[in-house]
Amino acid sequence: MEKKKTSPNISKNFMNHNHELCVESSLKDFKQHFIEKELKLTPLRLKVFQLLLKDHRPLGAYQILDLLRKDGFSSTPPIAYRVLDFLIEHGFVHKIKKLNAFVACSHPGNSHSPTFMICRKCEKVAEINEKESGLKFNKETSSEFKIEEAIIEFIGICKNCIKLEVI
Amino acid sequence: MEKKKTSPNISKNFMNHNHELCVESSLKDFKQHFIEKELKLTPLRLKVFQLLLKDHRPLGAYQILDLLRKDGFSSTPPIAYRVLDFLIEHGFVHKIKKLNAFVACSHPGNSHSPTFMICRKCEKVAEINEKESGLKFNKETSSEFKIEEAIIEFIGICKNCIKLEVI
DNA sequence: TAAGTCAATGTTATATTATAACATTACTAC
DNA sequence: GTAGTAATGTTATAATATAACATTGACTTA
Ligand SMILES: [Zn+2]
Ligand SMILES: [Zn+2]
Ligand SMILES: [Zn+2]
Ligand SMILES: [Zn+2]
Repeated sequence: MEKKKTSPNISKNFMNHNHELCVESSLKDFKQHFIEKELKLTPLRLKVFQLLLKDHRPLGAYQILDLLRKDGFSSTPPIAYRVLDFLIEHGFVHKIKKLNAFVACSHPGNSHSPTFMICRKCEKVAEINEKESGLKFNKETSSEFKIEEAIIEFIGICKNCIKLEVI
Repeated sequence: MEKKKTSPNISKNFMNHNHELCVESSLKDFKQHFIEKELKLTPLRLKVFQLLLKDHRPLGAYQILDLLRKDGFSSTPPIAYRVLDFLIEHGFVHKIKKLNAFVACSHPGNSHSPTFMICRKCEKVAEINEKESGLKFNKETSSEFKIEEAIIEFIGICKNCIKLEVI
């Protein structure tokens, strides 16, 4: 049986989609990158990543701690922040500055400067890569300033929530 | 005596420039907008804005409070946050999410989604408008998501700090 | 296997950033 | 002058994040 290779869709996270498949695929990538990079996949790291995969909504550090507590993990602030730092450093998680919250990366394993779309209504987030976003800034600017990191977050309303508003 | 009208320069804030003129001009604009919009220019609002004009470096709320204290103003947190909220709401100040800090707006009076360049070495910040930044994102993306607000911050190293590093 | 080492996690305490809720002041309008 | 209102003052606390040190457990190596 051949797997369907769907083209990347900016709106996927906001719309109905096969989220089980979505999680499964992310998790597989996640584990694969740990193997390739010879990182240690501990229960805590796996658990935090799984929490972040739940529904494309970012989680705050203290929300994560609450969920860890329920699952019998230790749950003092450094636990969450350390694991998040690790996952961010290795490109598995991003922080959404607008929300002081964290999301699982959609293109894990590669360090990159992602662009986020944040729906203020359903609170879901989609990460889009440079090609999809079509974001460009002019050459002159680059010569004036050597960019090392970019924070790009668009806040607005998603296709699905627009549709619901119209009804 | 005729005033020189310099064209907007992305790097100005990072380089040597006539900062006295820079402050004077910003302050004049600031006051003018209060008159035009019939806002109340209180000593506190003026003071906070002046603090933010000092040297193109963002200030945290608690730094502002320390400076207010030194000048005999009340200095409990809500004082700073309320004035900052007011100044942000009316487009005189922006918050830099990367730094949890605040800067005076370079194009005050108009609500807009600015782009920031943040030098990690000298810690100065420059705001550039949409025309200067050359930032564009493709139409397809826009139809997928209705953008209402954009957070765009580039972190890197400025022209002046690059120069100093090379020496 | 015993001792050493190191990364990961656990724990306590505290720093930093931000807001809620209510009190007072001072200007305006009637 | 009294009432209404915007601004500021005050107290308390919420929310987010880090510092510093202790313990564990896996792996090394002698
Ligand atoms: Zn999904
Ligand atoms: Zn939505
Ligand atoms: Zn200047
Ligand atoms: Zn610099």
